[in-house]
Amino acid sequence: MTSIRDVANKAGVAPITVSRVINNAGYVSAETRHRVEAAIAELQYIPNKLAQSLRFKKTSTLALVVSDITNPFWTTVTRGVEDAASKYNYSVMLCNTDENRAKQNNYVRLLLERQTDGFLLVPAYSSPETIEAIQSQGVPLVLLDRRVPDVQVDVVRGDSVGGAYQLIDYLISLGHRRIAMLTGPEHLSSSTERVRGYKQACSTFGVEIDPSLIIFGEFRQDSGFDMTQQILEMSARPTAIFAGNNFIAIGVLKALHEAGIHVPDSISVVCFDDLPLMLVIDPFLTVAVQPAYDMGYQATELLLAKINGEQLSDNRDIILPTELIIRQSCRAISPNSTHA
Amino acid sequence: MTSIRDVANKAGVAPITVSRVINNAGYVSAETRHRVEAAIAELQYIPNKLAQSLRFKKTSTLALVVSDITNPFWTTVTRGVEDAASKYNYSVMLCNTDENRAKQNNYVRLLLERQTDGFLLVPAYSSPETIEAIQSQGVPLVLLDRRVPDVQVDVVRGDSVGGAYQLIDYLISLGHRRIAMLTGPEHLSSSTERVRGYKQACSTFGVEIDPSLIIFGEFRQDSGFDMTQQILEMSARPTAIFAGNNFIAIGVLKALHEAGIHVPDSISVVCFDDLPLMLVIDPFLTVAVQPAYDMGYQATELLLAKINGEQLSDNRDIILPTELIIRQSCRAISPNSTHA
DNA sequence: CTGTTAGCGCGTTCAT
DNA sequence: ATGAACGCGCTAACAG
Repeated sequence: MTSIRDVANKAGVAPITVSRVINNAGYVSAETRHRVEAAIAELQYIPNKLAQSLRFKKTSTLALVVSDITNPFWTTVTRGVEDAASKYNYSVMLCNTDENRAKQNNYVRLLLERQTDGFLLVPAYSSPETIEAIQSQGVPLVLLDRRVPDVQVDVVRGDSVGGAYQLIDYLISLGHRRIAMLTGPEHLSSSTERVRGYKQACSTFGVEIDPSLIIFGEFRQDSGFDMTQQILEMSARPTAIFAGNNFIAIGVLKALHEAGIHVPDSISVVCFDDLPLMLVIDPFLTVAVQPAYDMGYQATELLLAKINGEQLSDNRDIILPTELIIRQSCRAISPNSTHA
Repeated sequence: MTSIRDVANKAGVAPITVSRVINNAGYVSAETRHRVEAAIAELQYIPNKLAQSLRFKKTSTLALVVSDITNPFWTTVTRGVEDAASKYNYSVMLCNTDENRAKQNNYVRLLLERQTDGFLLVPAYSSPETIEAIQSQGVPLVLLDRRVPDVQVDVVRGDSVGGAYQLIDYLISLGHRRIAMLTGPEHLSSSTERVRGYKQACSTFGVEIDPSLIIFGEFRQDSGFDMTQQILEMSARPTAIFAGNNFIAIGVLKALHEAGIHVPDSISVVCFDDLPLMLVIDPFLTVAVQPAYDMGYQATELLLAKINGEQLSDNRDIILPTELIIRQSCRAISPNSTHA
């Protein structure tokens, strides 16, 4: 381990001078700067960030704790976070919880021990535990995508209610009346709010709500697959399916395909979140897209503002609008038709 | 920031005693231990790992630098790494390079500054630069999946030559003679070795090698899609396609589907790496599976052995066998048939 | 069983 | 323009 002292010796200066060169701080004559830089190069010296951080009481590191790193939605959010962070010379530690409570708590503990300057968290469950743990250490925190009840905390999220409403509005306008809603866990706000948007749209347009058409599962492909199979067993089949997120949608499409049910001819499908076209063979889905990149970017800017001492209220709820993109996965039907 | 000193004051002991409690080291009477633990709980004290690491000259952190975190192959490898690491009380920093040289170098620099104890690296390119940077700092390193020429470095990887051979052997046994090979970049050993296995099998069984059937691209879905379109434009179409990895295979299937070419009736497809069935609608692919989890696990155990001072040779090449899994994506053809 | 001293690598403060 | 002393939070080595 070569330290700042080794460089100093080689360059014939004091350690502090090396420090000044490294950090571009204070006065250093051009000549000594050259000598120091030569010594650094020769020794292949790399500053010890542990020591620096200890001294600065600052790691310049943000934590991004997401629920499913394999989902393109989150990788896009991640890019937004990284871009915003690097703009301010912060780096990002990416952690994946798989929606698992224990994993989440482990990571948070670890990140706290490492003096992470701020947290971006996609809460895997809706209790204040983790959030309070972070807040009680005085570490700034911004939640992503999901609200958690009973805590004062900033959130940046997509408009789940509005996006769901848009999609259902669209389906109803095409004549659909029996629309299945297959979504994530009931304990996550992103799930329940999409259901809320679904119900609001139904109410607004006078469509009766059949509770058996609303199924909570997981935001995963296999869950979408299973829920679709449930739906297909119903005596009065829906004419359309609303997938609560992109991965559920993939499962839906697969189950429909296996059952030989054509989209959109035999059933219409819409989905929350976009889904890279490459991931699925056919058809191109009609979706409500959240601004994933912006979500990451804005949340990070808010977090950094808090880190830099701006006194903000700690209970902001920033809701990003969704965009309805109509593609080819839906078909108009006559109000009385059925595919049962 | 509450420090060890605050806890010590509250408990009426010296800081070192708190340290002993935290680390379960040395002798502490049950009674003082209780007092200290009470103080820790009351103050919600979390030890500063930066300071600990500085003192220990050890961070208990491994870096895992992968090329594409969205690929299930790498998430599986990651699980293997995490399991092995946590068994020895190490934590893992996961970084994603997107096969990008600059990103890789940035991460490595960052991780070096943070005194990472060891590196697991999937090299995004085949020059010694990054590797030597790590080695020159005396930090143990194990490469994953790919070899890099002109350096002495340990590698744990799947048997690309053997796996490719198995797949081509199988296709040839079904009567195929014109087999397209769509794979990753020419500068990665995992690509070129799969081509080598392809050629070996062809030679062994007396199948003529048509260079125009071998296409190098990227290990991505869009690349698989594009390469397939190239193939389909050929005057003498192949009867089978060998996808160099799972993501390329998805692109292949999508392109074939769009072109209305049925698998396996009109063309056979095999692929290196498995691919979760949920990701693709149809058909179930015949594949050569690498033991992804084991790859991560074994590489980590090797890395930890090196970290713990076992003098190992630094040029181990651990090759894990692949397994041929025959599913429904191939069809036997008569040797003279063609689909052109 | 517990405490004191010293130092990990670095940068702020204050001299020079 | 450069350096010495000190301390960030923690623990190894040694006392007691």
